[in-house]
Amino acid sequence: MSKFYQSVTADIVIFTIENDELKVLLIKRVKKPFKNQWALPGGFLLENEPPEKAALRVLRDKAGMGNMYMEQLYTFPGSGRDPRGNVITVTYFALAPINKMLAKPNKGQNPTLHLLKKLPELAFDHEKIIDYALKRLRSKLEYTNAIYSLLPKYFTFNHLQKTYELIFGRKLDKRNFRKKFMMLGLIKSTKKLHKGIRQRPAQLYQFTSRKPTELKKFF
Amino acid sequence: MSKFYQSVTADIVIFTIENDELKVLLIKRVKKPFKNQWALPGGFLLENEPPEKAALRVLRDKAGMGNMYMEQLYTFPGSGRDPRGNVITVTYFALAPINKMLAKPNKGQNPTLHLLKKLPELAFDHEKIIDYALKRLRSKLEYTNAIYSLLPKYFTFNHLQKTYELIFGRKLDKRNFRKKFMMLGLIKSTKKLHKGIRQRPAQLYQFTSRKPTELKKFF
DNA sequence: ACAAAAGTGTTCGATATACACCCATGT
DNA sequence: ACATGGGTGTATATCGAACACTTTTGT
Repeated sequence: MSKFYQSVTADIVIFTIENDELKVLLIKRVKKPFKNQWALPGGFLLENEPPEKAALRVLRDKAGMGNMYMEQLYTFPGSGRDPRGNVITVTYFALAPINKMLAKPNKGQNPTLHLLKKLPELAFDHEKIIDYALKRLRSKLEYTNAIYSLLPKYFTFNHLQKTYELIFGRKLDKRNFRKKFMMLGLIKSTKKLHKGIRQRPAQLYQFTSRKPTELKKFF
Repeated sequence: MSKFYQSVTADIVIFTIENDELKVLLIKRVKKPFKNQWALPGGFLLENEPPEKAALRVLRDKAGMGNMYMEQLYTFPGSGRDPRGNVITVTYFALAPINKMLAKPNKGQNPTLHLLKKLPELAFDHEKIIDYALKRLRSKLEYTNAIYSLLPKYFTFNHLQKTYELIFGRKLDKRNFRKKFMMLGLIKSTKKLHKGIRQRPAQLYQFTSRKPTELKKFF
């Protein structure tokens, strides 16, 4: 059998939470096709570059971000979806707390956070990819500790709960949430308090580990 | 940014159950690299061929099989894993009941079922891919009706239970299994009986639907 | 004093698990 | 008659869901 060559891109869905809203990072395309439309940050693989390396490069160069949680999502076929011809897209999804986002944004591409609920019209089939990523995000939170990657080092229980509520789109019971989460042993209390607000100060917590771990059960 | 081109393969992990054992289909490589070693069926993508089409083509041409349950697994990088250079591998996993396997096997490649527990030394990183596939298979059985794709049209409750036991590697309680499974409403009793054996004949069941469906819960 | 979020237990229903005997058939 | 898997119910433990009031701070 003869070999044929494909052009391959890596596209990344980067989620974060800002102002109690789940957001996605989009860039504005400066080239054809879909010039001036919003799209996921992405780019072609370089020679001999593994897809994951390419994704990390895009994260750095196009979105101006350093290390964060990232995993592969799915590989989409090119036929029919990209006017440039036969392009295969390996997609990734990444999570970061807002304070790690956009450290050194690439101004030319205008990377901007968009409300997940109110996305603009997107290039290629990027809307479908974002849907897929959200599904994966939810499922990951059910059986891993991935939530740590959306939170800063210190956080309150309320902050943690709000994060789940935003992603799953439903309210949770405060007492049950605490009970269940404490039993998992993922977080530990610090002696610090969240001061400087006009209510009773809350305990600050931190994760016992910030490495990806699978859990038996969850939500 | 300039475009570079990659060569891309599709490799498939095909599981089936034969003689109460979970097995994987392997072919014997006829070309370098890894000539004469066992490997997953796979091949390069043709020009403009989407990865999934290529996987289906491999299923047909290399393994001699028609339609069956198949889904994408993961896309592995090429660097360092394939002596042929920079190859990206999109992997799939497929399931079929033994009676659908090897209808028209490609004799040259010698496609053969191997005990999952006792695999020979494999080409490339195919052992890692099989491990990954087994993990996915187990997880799929926990929240989808995928099990239908490993069973023939008519089957006994015992056959169904054995199938789960084999894949998860542990015994299940007969009564609890029945109770739970019947509540799911995935199967319906037929009037037929499993005759021609020397014990009391068992009821034959069939799936109410043979389309992939997600369930709320499972095992 | 009051506004605002923090923190804390118990009850109830649903689900999962453990467990043993009789039945129908072929030989 | 007997060997073999087929078929059935109950009791207990565990887990998840519902639910309201007191506490601590800043203003």
